Amino acid sequence: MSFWLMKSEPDAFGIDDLKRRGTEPWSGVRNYQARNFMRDRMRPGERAFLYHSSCEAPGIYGVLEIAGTAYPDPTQFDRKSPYHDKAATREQPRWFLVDVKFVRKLERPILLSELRAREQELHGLMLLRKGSRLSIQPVSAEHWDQILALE
DNA sequence: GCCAACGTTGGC
DNA sequence: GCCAACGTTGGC
Repeated sequence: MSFWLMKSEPDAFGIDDLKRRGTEPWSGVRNYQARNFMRDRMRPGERAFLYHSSCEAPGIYGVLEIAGTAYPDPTQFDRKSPYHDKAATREQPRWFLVDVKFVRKLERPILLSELRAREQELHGLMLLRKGSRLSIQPVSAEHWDQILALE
């Protein structure tokens, strides 16, 4: 059982959008490491933090659940999509996604600044590593519990 | 295979 | 808007 952190920009797709939609394909990931996590490691039923980046108060805003195993991201085949990839074919898709399901919105966001302030306990958390920009990150079970306890 | 140039991410 | 860090591309 693994835990995860998934980033989005709230202007594009935030926790309230997910709440409204219920389940949503996590499309548009174009980073191999993040893809590999979704394709090779994520299992249905696992949980992830929804982290909001590039906004006024970056932090964790909600919890979601991995709703299924990975499948090819359809936007890679769509010429009109900003995520179109002309090197991808249906026979050999390059990009994968999972569906994610809304679990809950946190009572209050757990801000990046708070996580930073607890760098000692959260030692090794990928989010706090300098220069770490990965949009999908594993979170250890221990860190998961520690972070939720801050709510 | 190296590496410079370029593009993107994301906090501040 | 700035800039550090990282990933990708493409010439050689």
